[in-house]
Amino acid sequence: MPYPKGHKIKVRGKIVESAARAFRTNGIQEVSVPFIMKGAGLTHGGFYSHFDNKEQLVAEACEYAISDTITLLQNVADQEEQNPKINKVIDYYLSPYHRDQTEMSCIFPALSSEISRSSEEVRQVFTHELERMIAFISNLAEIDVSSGRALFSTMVGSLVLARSVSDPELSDSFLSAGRQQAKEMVKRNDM
Amino acid sequence: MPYPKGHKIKVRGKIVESAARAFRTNGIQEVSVPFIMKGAGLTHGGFYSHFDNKEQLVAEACEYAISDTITLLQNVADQEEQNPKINKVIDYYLSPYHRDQTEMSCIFPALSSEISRSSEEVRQVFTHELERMIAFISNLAEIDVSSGRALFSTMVGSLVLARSVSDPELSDSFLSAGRQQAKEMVKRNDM
DNA sequence: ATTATCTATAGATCTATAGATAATGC
DNA sequence: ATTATCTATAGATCTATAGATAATGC
Repeated sequence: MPYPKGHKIKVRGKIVESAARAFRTNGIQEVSVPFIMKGAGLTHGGFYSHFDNKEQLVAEACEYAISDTITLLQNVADQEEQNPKINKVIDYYLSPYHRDQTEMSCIFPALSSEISRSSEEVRQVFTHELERMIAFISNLAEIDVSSGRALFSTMVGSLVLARSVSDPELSDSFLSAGRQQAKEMVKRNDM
Repeated sequence: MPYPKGHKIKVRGKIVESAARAFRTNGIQEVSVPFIMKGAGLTHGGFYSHFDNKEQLVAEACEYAISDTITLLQNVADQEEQNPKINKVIDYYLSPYHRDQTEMSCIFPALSSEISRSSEEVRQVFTHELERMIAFISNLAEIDVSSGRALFSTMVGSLVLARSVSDPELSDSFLSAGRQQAKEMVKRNDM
């Protein structure tokens, strides 16, 4: 057996990570296979021995990115002693840091409009992961799932708009308006 | 003077309209100049006698699309006799019709993530138009501008997520959760 | 006669493939 | 000896340009 055992699987993981980073910063369509492979320290020719096509990588990279974000948000929540821990998550999610740190940020504000135009396969992965995210948020906020959907919508919408404006002060005000509103929603809908 | 007076300006307007439609449905990057020109009943070669480059068209098409949406929402609001008229706008904005009618829908849920990666010029146009939209919404809801930002964020986020999921029922539930939440925000923040 | 639009094309870049090359376990 | 990766390239498509053509007011 040439190459160490599990070598190819490890490399495949690196490609997925590279893609997850690149997509969030630059969008799916904007990022080429050669660019992703370069980010994983490879050349583009080898890509197709790992994946059937770019679409397949998109699905895997989205899945990876969302799981990663949920883990991150869980860690943020765990830093808080008193309930509701969701407030800490809201503060992080709608912070200037998370807004500007696109490479490792949540995928929904970065890619959702592109996902809505993607293949059925990609959208199904996305749907499943979004439901996991909503369950996580609702549980942490101790609110019902429907309120959790509204809460996460507010978080996503605020971040999306904060990122789209060129005026830094206006951008900040979208973040703070979102934080305030999100916390109020939690307080009101507390079960 | 060959061609009727104002002919070129009229054609230019058709190109902008065609672009505004195409971008909202398929995204900016995904739509080519030849495709836009075809939508305006022309061939692609003539494009560059109307615009310096694609970027310039993007800026104009976004401006046009947002103005168009504000006018539409104003008409929706005017159909309602009793205050707050904003509720009618919320119901329209977060309706299955608006979700599925991408061609003539609001640009923010459709393009905001792409805009955040656009040139400074495009983002400035976008910023200015977003402020107009927020002013319109806040005024109609009779709430302060900060609450208006949170309200519009909720509307945009709900529509974005409703469009991204493949399950129709789940999609509807994002719309209805958003509608309920948005209306509650208006009630609470009423000045 | 004048000018908007069309045809043709340059140069860049993208996805995907084929066959050559390089790297390691036996 | 085997297999992952690299080099080279095909075919498609994109933005942008140059020069030919077609359409209308004078």
